[in-house]
Amino acid sequence: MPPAPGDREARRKDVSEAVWHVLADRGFGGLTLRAVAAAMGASTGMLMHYFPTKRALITHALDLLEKRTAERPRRAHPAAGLATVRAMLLDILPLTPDDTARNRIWVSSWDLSLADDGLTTDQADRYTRLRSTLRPHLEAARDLGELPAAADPDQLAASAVAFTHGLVVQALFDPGRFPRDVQITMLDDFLASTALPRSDGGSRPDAGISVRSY
Amino acid sequence: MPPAPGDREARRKDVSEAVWHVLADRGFGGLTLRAVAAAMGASTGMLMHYFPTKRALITHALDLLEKRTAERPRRAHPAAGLATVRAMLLDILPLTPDDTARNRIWVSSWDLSLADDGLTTDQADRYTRLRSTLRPHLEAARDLGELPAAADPDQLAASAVAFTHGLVVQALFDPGRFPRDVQITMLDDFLASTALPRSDGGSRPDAGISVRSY
DNA sequence: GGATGCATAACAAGCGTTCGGTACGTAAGC
DNA sequence: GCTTACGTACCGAACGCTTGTTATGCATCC
Repeated sequence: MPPAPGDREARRKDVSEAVWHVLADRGFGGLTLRAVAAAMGASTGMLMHYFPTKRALITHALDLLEKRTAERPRRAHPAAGLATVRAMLLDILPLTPDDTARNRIWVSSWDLSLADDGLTTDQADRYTRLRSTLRPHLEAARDLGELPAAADPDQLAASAVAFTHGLVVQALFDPGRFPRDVQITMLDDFLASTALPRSDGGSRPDAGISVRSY
Repeated sequence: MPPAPGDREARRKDVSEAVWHVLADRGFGGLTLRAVAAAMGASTGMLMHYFPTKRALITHALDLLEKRTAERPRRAHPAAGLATVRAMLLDILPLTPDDTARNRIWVSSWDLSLADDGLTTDQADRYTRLRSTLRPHLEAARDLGELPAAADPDQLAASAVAFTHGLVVQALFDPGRFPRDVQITMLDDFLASTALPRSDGGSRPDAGISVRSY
């Protein structure tokens, strides 16, 4: 076999693929060196060649999770304000198989993260970053008059993330109860309820409809 | 040592206590027979005497989690409608150390639950039950005029659960960012935004204040 | 004395990790 | 232009440890 000292990164990518596969159907609790090695038809010795310890592999798995989350295909931001917020939250929901796998792995990682102080703060930082990404668009929405002038963008970001991730968890456990349209409708209703009533006539009962036009 | 053939149930309770302790600071990933035995100063043989297999112990742990959730001290329901919904959701949030431990264990169980089909449907059923508990009070709120007449209580229950559990997760990872008052304020704002504007004068910006009087 | 309650110790399986050995590619020596 | 030397990539087996589980034995009670 060729040592080919250039494709070291390519090999690590193969490992990533195997790790992802194992994670997707056994979770972090089922992430074992032998399982990963078997998933790529290799030996555990080869694994250790690229990741000297299991902890390194776990760290890599979490990095991979973050990277794949950051690099996933995303909706274009249609317009400033709430419409962008809506697009960003839709990008989080498990609407496709890929999104479902990613979310499933994400939730699965919480057991580990809660048990390790370092991983706990890592996860907390990720949440902080996610809220920070959302905040400017909430500020824009407020400045556009889509939200009450007194609205606190930071707290609103936390609320939006809470709602979305809570919906993710329920949808993961009961996909039949939360198909694509239900998730989208719920998100739209949530956004409509935090938005100001629109000036063009619609009062609260049809706010859920009007928000979809953002 | 006394065989004392009456306190078999008492002994199982001791085991429960040890299981709880292990779960609380190592999660389901750290739930091992020896860890539980050590936590109660006993042997693994004694454990097997009460729980013939590890799966039995895991099942017991999940039952225990559900039981302690059902039997936790709860707020009185102050008045019909949204006020009761608020009380029920406040009872979920990690506002006390006990609540935090329970929620932490709950989240930790998701890794296992997602990896096992049987446990997945168990968890889905639990969510269905939780929403069902919430629904009648949302219906009452709607009938009282606190919610739009067109509101769907079932979907609202799902939204409320989503928001609350999403907030739980963020609070578990970052207790400093989500102390007691912040959690309560966020919940109140959420409820206020789904509620109809109150007829006694308050418009949207202070809805967050008015809801607290429910 | 037989049944119950439990500790002790051993078990096989699986874990993360280590290690010797092999195949390959590159670079240097003459 | 062979040969030698060396570093990289990887396998396969083994290590020591922990896991869940089982077997043995000794108390204690009825």
